[in-house]
Amino acid sequence: MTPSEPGETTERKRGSGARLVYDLLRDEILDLVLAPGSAVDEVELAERFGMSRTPIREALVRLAGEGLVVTLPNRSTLVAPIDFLNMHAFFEAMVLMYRVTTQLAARDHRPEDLEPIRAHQAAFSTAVEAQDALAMIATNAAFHLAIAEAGRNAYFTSFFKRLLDEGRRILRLYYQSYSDRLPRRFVEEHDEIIATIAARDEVRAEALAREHAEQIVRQVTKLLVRAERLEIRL
Amino acid sequence: MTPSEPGETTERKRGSGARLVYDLLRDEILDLVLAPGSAVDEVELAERFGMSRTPIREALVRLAGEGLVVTLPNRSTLVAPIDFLNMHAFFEAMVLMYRVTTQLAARDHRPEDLEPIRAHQAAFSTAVEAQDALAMIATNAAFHLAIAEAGRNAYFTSFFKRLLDEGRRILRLYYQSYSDRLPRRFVEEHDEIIATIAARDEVRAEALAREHAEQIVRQVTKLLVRAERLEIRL
DNA sequence: TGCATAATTCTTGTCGACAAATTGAATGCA
DNA sequence: TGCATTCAATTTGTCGACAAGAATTATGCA
Repeated sequence: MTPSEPGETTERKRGSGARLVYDLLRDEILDLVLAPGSAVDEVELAERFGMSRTPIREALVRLAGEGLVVTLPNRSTLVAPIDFLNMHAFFEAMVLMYRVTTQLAARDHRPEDLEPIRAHQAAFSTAVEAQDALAMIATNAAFHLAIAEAGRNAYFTSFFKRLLDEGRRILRLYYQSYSDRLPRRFVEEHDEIIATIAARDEVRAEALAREHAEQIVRQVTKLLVRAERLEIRL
Repeated sequence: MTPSEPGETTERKRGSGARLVYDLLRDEILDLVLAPGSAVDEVELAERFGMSRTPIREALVRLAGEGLVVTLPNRSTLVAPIDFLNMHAFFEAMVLMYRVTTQLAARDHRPEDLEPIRAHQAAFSTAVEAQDALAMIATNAAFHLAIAEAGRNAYFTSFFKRLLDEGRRILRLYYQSYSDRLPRRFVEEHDEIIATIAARDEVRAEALAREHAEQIVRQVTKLLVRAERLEIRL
């Protein structure tokens, strides 16, 4: 049993404090355990983790750098609100990065890169079979990130990772109210994408990725609109 | 006269400490005042700015988040080395963002967005006339960033900004050894780009941006290769 | 002299404390 | 009662100090 929070006097290694807090807070924010817009209390976190405020603050600064929290000077720091107004911009960036990373993977991957990609696809497939929405989100992101890494462009990969994170939050938002399941079609599309990457067919890989991404965006948009209508009705 | 460094007991506002250090350090890194790979001494900085190590550390954490410094746990923090091996990936990302941001600007800009773009282009033009290489780098970046902002996609804009920053460092590297001047052709190309954006000609805007970017990349690559040869010769 | 080990010096990560800024409550006045 | 001002209570930003780890120097042994 690894206690996620040290009960009393769990010794931790020097230098691991901020990292620990950062990882957990990041997950809690992306998993919507912490509500967007809610305040983050440094002292409370310090007590909760049994450490001083210093490493907590470091974690918060890093999170602020990634836009996951916003810091109001001399005031509180908040969990970054989800920006529904710029959703369109987000989707546009997302689709582009799907396309670019997949295309580059087809062009620049090495044979051994395919292995982790296939592993993540297998995990995604089982998540779909199990209708485990949260696992789907995670494994889907891991799958596409593995493709991005096969493309061997660190700039694209890190940008894409950031977008996938933000997307994770949006998708959670949706899966909290609905228990829909991503269609199995995505599994097939993933398989096709893998095949074209392996065949080094850049053009087709890009086209597939684009369709795939746009498919997802359409799906999510539809659900968001539905959710909006629901909110109004209440 | 605004003293860049407080001589003795300059009172600064509460909460401005980290920001101050961050801004200056960032500039010094990007302007190559601080050599890539060199160590950053917290205590020295603390003395230099007349503050404690705490705000210094916050600035360093933020810089690390942007990849401008690398932190070796329990050891020193270094100014991030310039990665010549991944230069190709950098250029590829750069060209893509030139294309994307320009295209989106053509599609989504508002008339008032053109004003700042034209202003930066004027500044770039005078920098070229004056053969002021450093000013060229700065105004050129500002020009393209203004275009990105007209495209109204915060994700692309922030990513592009980061790339332009990194590019600033690479270009400085080059302009230190050579006193070449960017050709006037860039000024003309900028004008053309502005015209196509104003005309909302997405396709042509994208094509122009691509050519422009590839032109610059070719130029820089050529110079880097030359520099490399020189280094070997020495 | 060469190498492994021990001691020392430096740097970093963490802590507790304090003071400035802000928030919210309490008070005074119209 | 409504509004402005004052006061108390949080909360944040900064500081100085201390201890753990790493780098460096000194020491011991073959």
